[in-house]
Amino acid sequence: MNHPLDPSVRVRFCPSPTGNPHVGLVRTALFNWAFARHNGGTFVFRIEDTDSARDSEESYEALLESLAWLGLDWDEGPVVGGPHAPYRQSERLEIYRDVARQLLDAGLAYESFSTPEEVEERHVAKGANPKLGYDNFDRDLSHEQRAQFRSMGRDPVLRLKMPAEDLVVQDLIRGEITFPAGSIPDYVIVRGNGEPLYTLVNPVDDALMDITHVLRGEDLLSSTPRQMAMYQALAQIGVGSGTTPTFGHLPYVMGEGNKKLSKRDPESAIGFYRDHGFIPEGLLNYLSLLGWSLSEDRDIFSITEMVEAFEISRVNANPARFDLKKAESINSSHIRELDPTDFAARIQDRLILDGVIAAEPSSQQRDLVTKAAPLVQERMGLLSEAAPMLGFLFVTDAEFAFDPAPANKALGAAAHSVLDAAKGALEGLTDFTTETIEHALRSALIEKMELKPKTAFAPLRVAMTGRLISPPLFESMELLGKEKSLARLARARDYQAS
RNA sequence: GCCCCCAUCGUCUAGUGGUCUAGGACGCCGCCCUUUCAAGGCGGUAACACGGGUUCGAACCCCGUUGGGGGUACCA
Repeated sequence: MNHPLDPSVRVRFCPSPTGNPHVGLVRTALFNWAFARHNGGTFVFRIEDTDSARDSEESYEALLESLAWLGLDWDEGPVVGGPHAPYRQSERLEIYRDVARQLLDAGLAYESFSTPEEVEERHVAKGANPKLGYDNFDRDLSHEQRAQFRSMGRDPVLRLKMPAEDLVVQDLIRGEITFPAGSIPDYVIVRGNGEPLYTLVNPVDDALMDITHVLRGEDLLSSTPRQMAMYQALAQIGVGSGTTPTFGHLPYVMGEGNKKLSKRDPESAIGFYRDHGFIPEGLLNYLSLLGWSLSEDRDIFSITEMVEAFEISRVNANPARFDLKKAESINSSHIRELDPTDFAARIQDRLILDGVIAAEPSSQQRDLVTKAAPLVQERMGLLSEAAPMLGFLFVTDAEFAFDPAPANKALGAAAHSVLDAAKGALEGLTDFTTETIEHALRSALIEKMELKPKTAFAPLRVAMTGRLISPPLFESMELLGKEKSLARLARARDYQAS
């Protein structure tokens, strides 16, 4: 690290556990994490599960799993704990109740009994647009009026009094943003049933956890003035350090077309990319490119390089579209850069996952994976391509089958002479290696029969692998071994087009 | 309605008043290499939304328009 550090930096990632973790969310986590690591600060992970109706334990688990898979480690939060524990808001309800009480006692918040219908009626009565929003009506309710509402069995919500001045946000990414006084009505911080809302809980925890920088999605930009008002109120009652964090609003991650990547789209879920065959290195690299760039002419880099160079002020303000093609391309670059041993291990796990080899591979299978891995490392964009690419090595002769399309194309009657000549050339080989195989085949097919390489080798490729696309031919034959190679040659000779 | 954000190739972006006849990457299209597919090499395609200012000079600054997005919830 050769840039100035700021260990006082404390950022947080605070998702609500609803649904599957999606790419936008993970990108937000990544930028927070990178910002913390770049500055040598602290990355806090907090779970905002105050909406009991929508939150789920599965979603919470998925969140932990996703971050772990990507290697985004947190310094404080669930599992690891920390000085501000607990980090799940469902376990902090007492704190919020207490703060709400103080806000009310200090006159910074008030009880509000108006129903949405009543608010609308008042707007209509004044000849105003009924959709104008809350009108701060209950601010000035007298003791008697409140008592009367209560006697009617109505439970009030708690609203924060918005200040009369303009609220100015100094956004790290967008610059100065001014929200005119009076444009935001007093908003609800505690439900009628006593449950605290995000609008209370989020700033309270940020204050209590000494968060210095709030980096979050653009969708929360318009709630920022409300939060700033809350910070001012919290400062007045002595909750937290009294300073308002600095905000930075990250651009959206959009899906295809012009729509925001919806939680319902399968390709919005981070798990989709893992299943699809992305490696964390590749996905992380691609995600970091959504709103940020390392330099003018490089877009393949490691997470370490990203952390070193990450400047929040260089984050773009405009929304980015997720482009699967480019993501895959970047992923292939990272696959190619993997250490061969590491790559072989990942391929093995993937082959197990895809049912190509047993969960406890035999030493023979392991050996084959190790030898085959280098043949495919630079021709794979996704780990999931391992099964179709290498499957031919692991099937028994009985299981082996030709793909009809390439087989019909390459194993017809015209191929018989090639297959026969190959058989003749290989049968006598005592030393069955890539070199001897290539030599024997070239001299028999290319030189003696004067075939074009393409014509000569396509049938053999299909014979060995069942496909037209495969690892290099001679290497594949060596891995298969003489016996199996000859057996497959014979099978190919007998192939009847279907 | 009101408030706020955004605007460079199809996509991600570089660009912070002259070095821009706008750079890189993905994609796409050629060609080369080649035992297939990749990888690699070479070349090509393609953008400053529009209109006004400011300035000797604007992709960059200001205003407006248009277009997109968000908020205006007892969701987050």
